[in-house]
Parts: sequence; C-alpha cells; structure tokens
Amino acid sequence: MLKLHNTYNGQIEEFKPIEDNKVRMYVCGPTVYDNAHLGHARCYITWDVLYRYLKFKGYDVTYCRNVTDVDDKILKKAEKEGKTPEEVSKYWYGKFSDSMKALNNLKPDVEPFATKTLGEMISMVKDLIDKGFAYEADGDVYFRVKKFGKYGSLSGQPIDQLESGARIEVGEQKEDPLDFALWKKDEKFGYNSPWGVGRPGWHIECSAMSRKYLGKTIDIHAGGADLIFPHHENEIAQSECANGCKFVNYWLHNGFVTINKEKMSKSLGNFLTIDDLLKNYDSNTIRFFILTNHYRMPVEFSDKALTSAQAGVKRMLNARKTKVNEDLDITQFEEYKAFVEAMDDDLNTSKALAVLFDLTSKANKNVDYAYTLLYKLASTLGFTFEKTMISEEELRGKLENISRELGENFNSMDEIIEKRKAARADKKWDVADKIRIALDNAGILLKDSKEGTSWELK
RNA sequence: GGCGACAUGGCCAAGUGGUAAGGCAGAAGCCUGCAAAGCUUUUAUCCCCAGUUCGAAUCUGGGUGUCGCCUCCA
Repeated sequence: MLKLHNTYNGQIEEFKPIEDNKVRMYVCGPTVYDNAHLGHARCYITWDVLYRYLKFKGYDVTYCRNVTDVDDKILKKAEKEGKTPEEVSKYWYGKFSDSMKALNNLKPDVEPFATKTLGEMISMVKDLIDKGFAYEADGDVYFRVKKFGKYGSLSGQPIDQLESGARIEVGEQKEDPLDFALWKKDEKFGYNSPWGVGRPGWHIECSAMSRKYLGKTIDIHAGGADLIFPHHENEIAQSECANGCKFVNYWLHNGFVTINKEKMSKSLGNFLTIDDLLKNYDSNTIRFFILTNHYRMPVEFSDKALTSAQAGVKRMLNARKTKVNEDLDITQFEEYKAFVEAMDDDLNTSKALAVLFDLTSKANKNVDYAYTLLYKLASTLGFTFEKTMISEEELRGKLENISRELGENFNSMDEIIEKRKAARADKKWDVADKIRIALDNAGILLKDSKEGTSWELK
C-alpha cells in the first residue's frame, strides 16, 4: 500500500487513484531559457522515480510535464541575443531534453508547450471572468483572490499575512494587492485574445495544460517546494473556480539542493549545471547522490558527497553478474518485500538502497537469485547496469596509444590480453605489468579473476 | 513578523516508544605474482534541559543552532 506525503494537509496518506489503476500525474516543467542545474536534476529525478515506481506497481500512469515557453526571462534573453522568443525556447528545450536523457529520466507521456495551449488558457480565463472570479483592467486580467475562500490553504498561510506582503507593481490596475495576473497586456510579443494582445500569466499555464491533458481533477501534482506559494496556490484557485471541482488529490513537493548550506538557484548564482556535473560524474552517480536522501529533505551538494556517491554506486553496479532470469518470480523474496515496503513508505529511497546493497552483497556471494532481483529493483529506480559502449573509433585510438607505448602492434584487446596471459604463464611479471600499466594509461582497467581477464573503461 | 522543515558515529544517511539499517572514508585479516574487485572482522547512545513512561533517538514542554517559503525560482 503506497503512502505519500500530501503537502495540502501535511499528512502521509494512502494513495488511491481516482479511477481504478489509472494515475494522472502532472509535474511543473522547466521554463526554457537557460541551462538546467543540479536543483532541477533533483526535482526531475525524484518524479521520474515516482513515475517508474507507479508503473512498477502496475498503475497505468499518464505523466504530463509542461514546457513553459512564454515568459519574461525568455523574452529578455531573446532581446539580448537578437533572436526570436521561439528560437530561444526551442534551443533551450533541446538542451533540457538532452539533460533529461543523459540523467536517464523517462520521457513524460505528454510534454505540452504553453504556446500550443493558448486556446485552453484563454477559455479558462474567460470562464473565470464570466463566473466573477476574474476581471479585466486595461488589457490585463486579474484573479480576484478574496473570492476564493480556500486561498492560502496549501501553503498554510493566513490570508492577512499574505496581504501584508503583497504589492501592486507600477502600471498594474489591481482591485486588491493580493490579486494575481491571468493575462498580461503585451503588444510586442503577445498573442490575440478577447482582451487585446497579451500573454498568459505563468500560473494559468499549468491549470490549463493540466486540464487539457489530464482532466479537471487529477491524482498527483508535483514540483519543487518553492512552487507551493504562490504558483500552486494560484493554480488551485484558478482551477477550482473555473472547474467547480477539486483540482488535485495529492500535492507532492521535493526539497532543495543546497550548496554551502544555501539553496542552489539561478538568482543566487550558486548553481552547477547538469552539463558540467556530467563531465565529472555519470548519471548513476548523480541519481544515487539524489536518492540517498529522502526527497523532501534538503540535500547538500559537495564534491566529497558526489565522490562518495560514485564509490557507492560503483559497488552496487559492480555486483557479480549472472544472467537475468526473466522467468523468476521476484515477488517471493524477502528483499523484494523490503524494497516495496520502503518505497511504499513515501518513497523511502534511502532504505530501498539499503536493500539493494544487501542484494549486492548476496550477489557477490553467489546467491543465485540476487543479481536478477538487484537488476530489476535498481532499474525501477532508474539505475543502468549497462556500461557505456566504447566507439570503434575510440577503441582504435586507445589501441594505437597502447601499441606505441609497448612498441608492438595490437589490433584488438583480445590480442593484448592473450599476450599478457602468456607472459604471466611464463612468470614474466615485468612484461605483464608493463601491459597492465600501458592499458591503465589509456584509461582501461584490467581485472583478473578465475574466469579469466576482463577489461573495462575506468 | 507569519508559515514550515531539520539537528543521529570522521562524512552522508535510515530508524518516530523496547536498547541504533545502509553507503563513503579508516583499520586488521583472507584472496591475489602485482593491481583491481570481492569476502570476513571492526568504529555511536542519537544538539541541550526538564517531563511522560517499566522503558525514548523516537512522545510533551522549554531552549540552542541551521535552513526554506512569504518576490522569479525545481
């Protein structure tokens, strides 16, 4: 029985989908104007694991993650670089997708673009105006926060407190400082609407895309904890007033990545991009680093932590391998039950990893089912055991370097290993060592075992 | 000021009433021509104080410290 922490009431609740075994899940996606960083990686890895685990549990999941491609930041970047907003967002969406793929995150079932969902947004805004929850003011449209009695219940903020922090910007014609924009006048980059040329507000995007692709009431809505207020609060207000029904059953939020004890973020400038990180650590390492902590807790980044994660994940992925037995009923094993119990408990990945290490240890001791189980459960968390394949070209380059160093021509790794094997048989240790060192210099590690000698990239 | 989270060994981190999972690092041993990997053994009384209880890291109250949201932010 899966239990999840619901931000809405602060409780850990049993997860029950609206419809049988169908799950409708929405995650707030990126605004595509710049590189994604480790904080984004954490968010999307966390929800990728939830997506994978729901599928593992047998749910029929529809995972929708939007792409915000209308935004001030995109426009600013476009102006600065002399490009169109479309060019900017297209480029950075491509980069984002590459990063997600590199992190081994599954592709969501739907990835709607804000600019492609404008019709839905406009009709929703219109609806809100008709129902009296919104009003037009000089080309802008605002949501009447005070009309929605439940406003503030997700973030747990008393309305008068929110009021004291709210401001009216210059040029805005709000009835109340608390009101937020559903539509903003923008004659330069805007789109046609009943209220003139303008752009949708950020919050309405998610309400509209969620409704269009998943329906009026959905099971799960997830995102970073910094979106609780105002973004998710506003989404609830919009959706529930427009649709006249509950918006989301389970609100899930992940904690931040910190660096030097401070939240990693664009605005503070203290971030590491996923690209940069992948230069030093592979995706398994990053995933392991993220999953050793519970998803709601803060995670402190440091090179030391990543190095530690690297060593840890290596141990797991280096487990003694056997053929994965597809016919094996893995559900019969204690370790399987322990894994499921951990994950069912609000995604206790830390505990689940402990189960995987138990299996690693068993695999190394030749317990026959251990590797099959390890492989399947680790895959559920998105780890990959497959080694990165070395290209023909790269291998040829390495062989050339090795041949040069050894003063002898080798055409394949097998030839080299055979040569060393013969040297070892003759107890010519100096020859054998030279070969191993030459390979080491070329970034190849040799492993001797009873079964023979194997090689892998370091 | 309002709301919320966290504080466990050298580092990271589970555990939420019955006497501390796991990973990294360290140490010793086995294996090995060497190396890598692996195997075995090994390191804590849980921020402070008071209380509840037969019994608390785990509940209650009070401190101290750290962080987050309240403005764009994953």
